[in-house]
Amino acid sequence: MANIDDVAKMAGVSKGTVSNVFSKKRPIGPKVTERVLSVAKELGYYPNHVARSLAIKKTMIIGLKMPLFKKREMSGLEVQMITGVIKECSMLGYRVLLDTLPEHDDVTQFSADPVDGVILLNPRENDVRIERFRQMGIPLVLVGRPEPNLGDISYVDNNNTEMAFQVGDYLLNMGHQSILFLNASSDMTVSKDRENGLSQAFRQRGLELQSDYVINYSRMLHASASEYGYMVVASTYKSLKYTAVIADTDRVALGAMRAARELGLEIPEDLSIIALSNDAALAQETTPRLTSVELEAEQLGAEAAKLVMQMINDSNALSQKIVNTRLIVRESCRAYIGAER
Amino acid sequence: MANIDDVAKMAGVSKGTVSNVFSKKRPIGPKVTERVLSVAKELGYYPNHVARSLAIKKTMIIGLKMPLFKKREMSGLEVQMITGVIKECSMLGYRVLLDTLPEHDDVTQFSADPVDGVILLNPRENDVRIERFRQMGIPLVLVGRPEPNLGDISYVDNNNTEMAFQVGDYLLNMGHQSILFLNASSDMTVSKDRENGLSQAFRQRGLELQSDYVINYSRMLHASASEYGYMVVASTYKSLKYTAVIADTDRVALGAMRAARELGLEIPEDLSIIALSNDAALAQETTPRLTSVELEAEQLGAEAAKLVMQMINDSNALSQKIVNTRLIVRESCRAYIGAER
DNA sequence: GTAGCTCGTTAAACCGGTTTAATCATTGCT
DNA sequence: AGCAATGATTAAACCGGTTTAACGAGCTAC
Repeated sequence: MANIDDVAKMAGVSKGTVSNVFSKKRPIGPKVTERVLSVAKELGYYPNHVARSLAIKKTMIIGLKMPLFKKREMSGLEVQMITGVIKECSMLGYRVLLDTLPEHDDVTQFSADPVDGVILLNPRENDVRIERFRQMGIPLVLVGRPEPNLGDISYVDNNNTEMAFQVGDYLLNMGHQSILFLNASSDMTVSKDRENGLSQAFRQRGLELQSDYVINYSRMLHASASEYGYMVVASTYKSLKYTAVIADTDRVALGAMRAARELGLEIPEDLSIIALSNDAALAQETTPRLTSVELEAEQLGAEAAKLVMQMINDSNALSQKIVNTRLIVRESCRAYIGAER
Repeated sequence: MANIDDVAKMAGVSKGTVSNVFSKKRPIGPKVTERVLSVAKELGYYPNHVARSLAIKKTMIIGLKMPLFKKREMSGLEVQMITGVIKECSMLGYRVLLDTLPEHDDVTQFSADPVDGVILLNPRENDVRIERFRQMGIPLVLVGRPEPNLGDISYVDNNNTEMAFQVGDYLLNMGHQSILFLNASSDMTVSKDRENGLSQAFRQRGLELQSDYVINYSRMLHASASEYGYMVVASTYKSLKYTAVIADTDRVALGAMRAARELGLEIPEDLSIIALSNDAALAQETTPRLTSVELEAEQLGAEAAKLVMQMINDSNALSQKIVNTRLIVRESCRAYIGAER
């Protein structure tokens, strides 16, 4: 492919002039501009993005680091989050580099990514990558609360604790006391926050959230989210006799509902179900329609993108953003009336 | 951040030596290697990816171009496809650059992307981008058949025509003659191929596929895939009186099922439904479980990725790959018995 | 007519790596 | 000891752009 020198030579001008015709940083006379452009077209010249990035020290690319396991699909939450990131970035001319490469322990194999900023999804506890990005001077925003919280890290998160408290409150208010919580995987900070919130709701009423009633999703045990919901409800209902189920996602809720149907339980008459949802379209289509909590995952992604782009322009910008969830009451929960039926 | 010259100077060696310590292209003595590495660590040096890309003329990045509209989410099909691309790329050390930027008409604003190859999702008719990538010498693979098919373009696609034929055959075999086809958007080549295939199945039996029974999804008319299914079935059932529905996706099928329930129809007794599906987990959870066609979208993405990486290494590799679909019979279709009930 | 401006253009340095060709230090062989 | 062969290291050119500082031409001002 033709490069800037070819164009300059053929148009009888210097490299710098060609550069300015394309970048418009300095004005170039109309005759010269026209000549350069026509030569460029003839030669099929397009500026080389990599060379330009090297010179201006900007790539206009945001890195999105997320785990992606061999046997697992992206969850609805992740998809919505990514969608938010992409939409927000593309509005300001940024592109998104998806990176799911496993961490390489061989430092010599590791090179600084060609990105202006990074969004890191679901950081682990004491995540070493955080320090690495700081060292490289690359703006970093986490999606999900860091653990431990060093205080000088930008992140966005849901109000998980409060949300779980409200959900618990909602169900306890309706007279449910025996509630199954199909929680997220235990290595995620969200799962701890949510368990805490629910636990508080119980304590506020002088009750105790019993640990048998809190199950954690495990990639080992459960093939998929819906299988998780199905298997746990199918295998525990007889012994635990709960009257309500809080499901981590709508997929989990779907599995739980199928198990309930097979047990001959009516929803919501015999069993209330609420999903910490992420897919409004799906919740609308079940019978009964699913009461759920809107996590605003797309907004979560959008806020993360906004934040990282802000940090790119103002290198000591730093902030945390909590995206509030919304309880959406549909038809799958009902007051617990007692031991009749 | 420290650069290679800083490291070279402090370690008392030349740039080239530092470069070789990191890239391992030429052997460097153990004492020197050790000294360079420790200096690099002290200085917090990581090789600059952009500079390296410029020098070696490779970025190890695959571009994934897809449309993403303001008000629309990614469909399950797209998500699975992307997942396939990512997994395949990351196995060979490539990263994926998601690009949803609108096409810029101002040529001076357009620059060659920092990618070694491109996967282009859902090309339009006579897509100008195809010629542009050829001009820039960037390997290109389409997902979805190009229109017109110039013959020298690599692409992957489902066997859409054949698949629709088989689905039609399956339903006609069971005695259905009046079949509603909730097809994809009319500007997609898949929708034409599928309509053709279904039409052939009818003709093979001396029947004609009537155009009233083929509906196309429209972003204007329908808020979401499930709304599409719901609205069309709710508004046409009384007049069209079909006994089977072919839904473009499982979401569409979900909406159609809800409409059927509200019309008092039993599935599959009164109405058979089959989804040209993309979400196996979802189809399992409905009652009745949804008979559907597995599109292998993840494999579609993986094949596209394989192909483009092959073209990067062998610039005149070129091929087309058809990924076969699989009809998965579950519970939502039943033979049409006649006008009883 | 010359000093002072602005405007357009250019040559050269720079961004941070890789690679080639040459140099230097060892070792092996006769 | 003499010479070839081998291996490690380096200086310099290169990848394809941007940017700085300098410069020449064309104006106005006095």
